[in-house]
Formats: sequence, structure tokens, C-alpha cells
Amino acid sequence: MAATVSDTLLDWYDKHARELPWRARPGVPPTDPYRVWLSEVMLQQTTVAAVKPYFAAFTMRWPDVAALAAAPEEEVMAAWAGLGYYSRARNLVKAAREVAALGRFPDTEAGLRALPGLGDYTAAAVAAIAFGRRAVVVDANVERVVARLFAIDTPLPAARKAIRERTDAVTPDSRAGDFAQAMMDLGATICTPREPRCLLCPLSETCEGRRTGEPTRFPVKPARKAKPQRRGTAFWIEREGSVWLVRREGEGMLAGMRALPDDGWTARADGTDAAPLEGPWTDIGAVRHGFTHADLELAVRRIETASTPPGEGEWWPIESLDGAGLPTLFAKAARLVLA
DNA sequence: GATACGTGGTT
DNA sequence: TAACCAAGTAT
Repeated sequence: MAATVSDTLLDWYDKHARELPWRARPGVPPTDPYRVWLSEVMLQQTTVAAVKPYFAAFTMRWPDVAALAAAPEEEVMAAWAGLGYYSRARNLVKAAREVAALGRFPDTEAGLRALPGLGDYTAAAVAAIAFGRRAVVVDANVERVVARLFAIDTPLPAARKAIRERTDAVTPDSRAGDFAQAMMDLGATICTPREPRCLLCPLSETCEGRRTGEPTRFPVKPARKAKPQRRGTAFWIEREGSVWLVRREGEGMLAGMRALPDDGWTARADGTDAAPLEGPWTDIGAVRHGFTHADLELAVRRIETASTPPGEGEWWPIESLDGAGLPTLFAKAARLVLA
């Protein structure tokens, strides 16, 4: 009888699993749910390389969920600065507080799914990896591997239903966490988007996508929309060695993060160019920054003043600006001013 | 289902 | 270099 997909893949994983800071050795259970959850949230739409230093910093500073639950949201947001998708940090604090109030992590997929910031993927991944539950874990790696394995040529996102069903069918009852991580490792290192290393793939013999001769045809993705180009202005207001920082409100772009005051640019519209103070302003230059759905050219203007701007904000010592937790866009603007 | 939401690495 | 892409979620 031929070996199953899961047996073959688990054998491969036992030999080739990546060693990652949040990962126990394959098959060895004592996996701290806090570390699994934290890493999974950080890894949402984010590369392993980008996550590593943040994971190290967070676990050093907040070693368990109780410590994170007790942290001021503002400090967690600042520590997240540079990692992107900042609603993750807001939800991270909320979830930590719910778990702390509960006294422990929910240990079922449904219980985890109810926490803020845990969607279908993350709830399944934590249930499987941290609690050994059988769960169907589907991320972009699994989508790609499964779409190729079964030559699913329905375009995304309509293909998700079939992909999920196929993934369910090959997910084993035991070691579901290792199986999920094996699928993701395979997708990240072998079954890559552009030049898959089919000669090294443990599943190549049964892969229907490979049999077609064009494995990279799967999964079929819709064409992308063009990104609009936006313009805006940020204002560097300096007084006695400090710069005026504001906190961005709401739940939109960079919400909750410290920032330079700006002219109200959004992903949908250019800024008004209106300054928070009377001039004279000095033009410093501009920085370019790409967001998911818009590219921004941000002009930077500077002024030295003795007065405090209207509205909420704080004078932040320039020498310790690194600790302010500015998102990358404003870190670039600050770098330009200080260069 | 479609859209909003960051950033840095890779090709 | 300009796309493309990454361990997605919320609305």
C-alpha cells in the first residue's frame, strides 16, 4: 500500500524541519501556547526573517501572557512599530487581557477563534500546534501546495472551498500541528511561488500539478489592481531638542501609532497641505513609501518654534526618537530630517 | 465577495 | 526595477 501524503510529509519534516525560535523540535509536545500564538500573529502576512527580532524582543520583555496583558497598549504598539498591520498589535493586547481574565488559553479551535485577531487560519494553527488538536490549517503556503498537488485550476479566491476540502482530506488525526508546519515549510522552501524545487519534493511523485508540466500555473490568481499614487506632507516641529509627536486615531491607516503631524493624506486622497502652525516652514525633501494599496510621496517640512501646536501631542526628545515607536513611514521622514 | 490594512525581502 | 509575495483578519 502506498504511503499517504501525511506520512510522507511527516517523514520529510522529521528530517528537514526549519529550526525556528518559536518552534519545538518535531514531535516534542511542550509547546507554550503563548509563544505559538504570539509567533502566529506576528507571522500573519509577514516573513519569518522580519518576525525573528520582534519575537525575541517581545518574549524577552513580556515572557508570558500575564505580562503582556498587564502592559499599556501604547507600549505594545511602540514595540510593534516597523512590523506593519498595526491592528494586530491592538488585538494582541485585547486577546492577552481576555486570556489573562480567563486564566488560561482556550484549548479548542472554536475557543481560540473567538479571541480578537485570531481568524480561521490562526485559530486552527494554534489549536493544532500548541494543543495537538486535529485542525485544518490553510495559509498561503498550504493553498499553493494543495492547489499544485491536486492541480486545482479554479481561480482564487473561489478555489478556497476546494482547497480546504482537499487539505482536510490529507490532514492526519495525529500530529496535525507538525503536519501543518510541514506543509508550510514545504511551501516556503520547496514548493515556492516561482521556481519550485520539484526534484527535492517528497510529494513530487503524486503531484498532479507537476504532471501537467507547469506546476507554477497553480494556484490561479486574479490580476492585481494598479496602486494609486498619493501625495501628502508631514511636519517636523522642533523645540529645544524635542519634536512634536501625535497619536493617530481611529482604526485606519497606522491607527494607534505615534506619528509626525500631517496634512490628512489617506490611501484614497491626497493631503490638503495645511500646516498645524503658521510658517515659515523649511522644505526638507520627500520620502517615498509603498503601502498595500497606495504609494505615497510624503513631503517633509520643518520649523523651529517656541509655541506648542494645538491639539493632543507630546514633545519627544530627538535623541531618543528610536524609542518612540514610529512606523516606518515616519521613521523615514525623521531620518530625512536628521540626515 | 471585496476592500482596507505595512513592510521588507526576492526575483 | 517593479512586481510579486509573506504562517491573514476584520468589516
